[in-house]
Amino acid sequence: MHNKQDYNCKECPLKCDLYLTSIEMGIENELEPVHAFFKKHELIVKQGSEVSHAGVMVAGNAKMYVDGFNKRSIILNVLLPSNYYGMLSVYGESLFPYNVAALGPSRVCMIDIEFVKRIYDLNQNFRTWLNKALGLTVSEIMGKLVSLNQKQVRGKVAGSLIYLSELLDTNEFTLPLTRKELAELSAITEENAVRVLTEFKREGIISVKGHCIELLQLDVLERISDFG
Amino acid sequence: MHNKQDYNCKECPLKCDLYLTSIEMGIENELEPVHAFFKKHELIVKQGSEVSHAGVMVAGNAKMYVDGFNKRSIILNVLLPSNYYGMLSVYGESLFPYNVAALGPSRVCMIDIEFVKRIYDLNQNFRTWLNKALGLTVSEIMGKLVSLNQKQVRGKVAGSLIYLSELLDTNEFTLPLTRKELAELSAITEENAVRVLTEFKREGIISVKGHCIELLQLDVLERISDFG
DNA sequence: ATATAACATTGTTATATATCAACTTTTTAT
DNA sequence: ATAAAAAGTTGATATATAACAATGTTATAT
Repeated sequence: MHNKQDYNCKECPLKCDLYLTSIEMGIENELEPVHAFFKKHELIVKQGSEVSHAGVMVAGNAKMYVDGFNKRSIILNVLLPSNYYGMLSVYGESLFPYNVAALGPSRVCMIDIEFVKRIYDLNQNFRTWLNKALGLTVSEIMGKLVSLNQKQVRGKVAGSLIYLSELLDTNEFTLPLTRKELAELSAITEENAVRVLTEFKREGIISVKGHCIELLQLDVLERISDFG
Repeated sequence: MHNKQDYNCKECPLKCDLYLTSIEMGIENELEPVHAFFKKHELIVKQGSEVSHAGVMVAGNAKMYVDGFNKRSIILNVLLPSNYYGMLSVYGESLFPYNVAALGPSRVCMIDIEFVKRIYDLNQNFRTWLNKALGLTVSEIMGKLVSLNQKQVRGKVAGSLIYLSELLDTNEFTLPLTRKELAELSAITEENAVRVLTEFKREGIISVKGHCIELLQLDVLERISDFG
C-alpha cells in the first residue's frame, strides 16, 4: 500500500477513469493503489492465477497472451500506458484467462479488485465505460479468431503490422516485440515471421532496420491483410 | 407485438431471467416479446446488421457463426432453448458481430434491446447474471482461439464432439449439424471432418450411424482433444 | 414414384507451413 | 574487452491439411 504522494503521482492515468470516478463518488481516500515495477520480459500476471487486482499500465508496455500447447503462446494484444488488464474479473471470472508480461521496463498501478467491483456496481458511468471496452474486446477477439484461422502467413503478418501502427498511431515505429513475439502475435512460427518481413521489404511494402519498421505502402498491406 | 396470451406462453424460458426480473421490477406489462418461427437453415440474424433486439431460443436450436473469407465460416457455438443471443449489444456493440441461423425448425422470442438495456441498468441481479455469462463466453472464446490454432484435425474434431456431448448432456446424441457444419465448428474442411469421424469409428472411440453419434471412449477422446 | 438436389464419402494431389539445422548478428553480463 | 547468451536469418525437408475430383447415399419436392 502506498501513501498519498504515490497516489497522486502525476503520470498515473488512473486520473482518467477509476480515479476520477472515485473522486466523483467521494471515496478516493479509500483507493490504495500499489505501484509495481517490472523489467523486460518479467511476468506481471500468470494465466490461471486468482484475480486479486486489476492493473493499469503507467509506463512501458506489456503483452497479453495465452498459453498454447508445445510452448507456443498466442499474443492477444499489446498494452500501452492507460490500458487496463484484469477487468474481465469484474464480470465474474475469478482466474486470469491470460498472462501479462512486460515488454520493456514497466510501471503498473494495481488496484484491489474489490474496490473496482464496488465502483462498477455503484457508478453507472464507469460501468458503461468498462462495458463498452469489454464489448469491443469481444468483437476484436472474434475477428482474430477468423483471421488467425483463415489467413495465410503474409496476411497474418500484414495484419499484425497494421495493428501495431494503429496502436502506436504512426507508420514508422520501433517494434516493441522480438521477431518471436511478432510471430506469436500472428500465430505463426518465428522463421516464417522473419521470412515474410524480408519479403515485404524486398517488395518495397515496408522498410525494416532491426526493430525500426516503416509501413511504406499501407494500402498494399491492407489488401494483403484483408486477403487475397 | 403480441398480446398477453403470447407473452405468458408456457414454454418461454424468459420466465427464468428477463421475465422474472421484469416481474420483480413490476414492469412486466411493458415487456412486449415477439415470437418468430424459423425453418431449417434460415438466417435469424445477419452479421453486421444493426442490433434491434435480443433473442431467446424457445424451441429448436441454432448456430452462432462468423463469416470467414472464401465462404468458409466458423461456428462459435450452438444455441439450445433458453440460450440468448444479441446480449453483447448491452455492452455497447451496435452491430451483430456474428450470424445466427436455425439448425432446425425453431422458435425465437425477441425482446426490444432498449428494454433489455433498461433492465440491465436498473437491476443488479440481472446485471450480475448477464455479466457472468459474458465473462464465461470471453474465456471460452480465448480457449477456442488456442484450440483452433494449435490443435490438429483429430484434436479439433474430438473437441467438437466433447463440446456437443456436454451441451446436450449425453454421450449418445443425434448430431444437430451436417458434416460441413461439424467441420465449421472445428474450423477444418468437410472432407477432413468425415475422415476423422471414420478414423475414430474404426478405432472404436465412437460409434457413428448417420447423425447418431455415441462417444464410446470419452477418456481417449479427451486425451486426443487435449492433444496428441 | 421419380427426378433433383443436398449431403456424405473416399482417394489423389498440391501446397502452405512447421520443423530442423546451420550460421550470423546483436545484446548482455562479467 | 571478452565471453556467453539471446535474437535474428536463410535454406532444405517433412508433413498436415486443403483442394480437387469422382462417386455414393440420403433427403426433398413435384
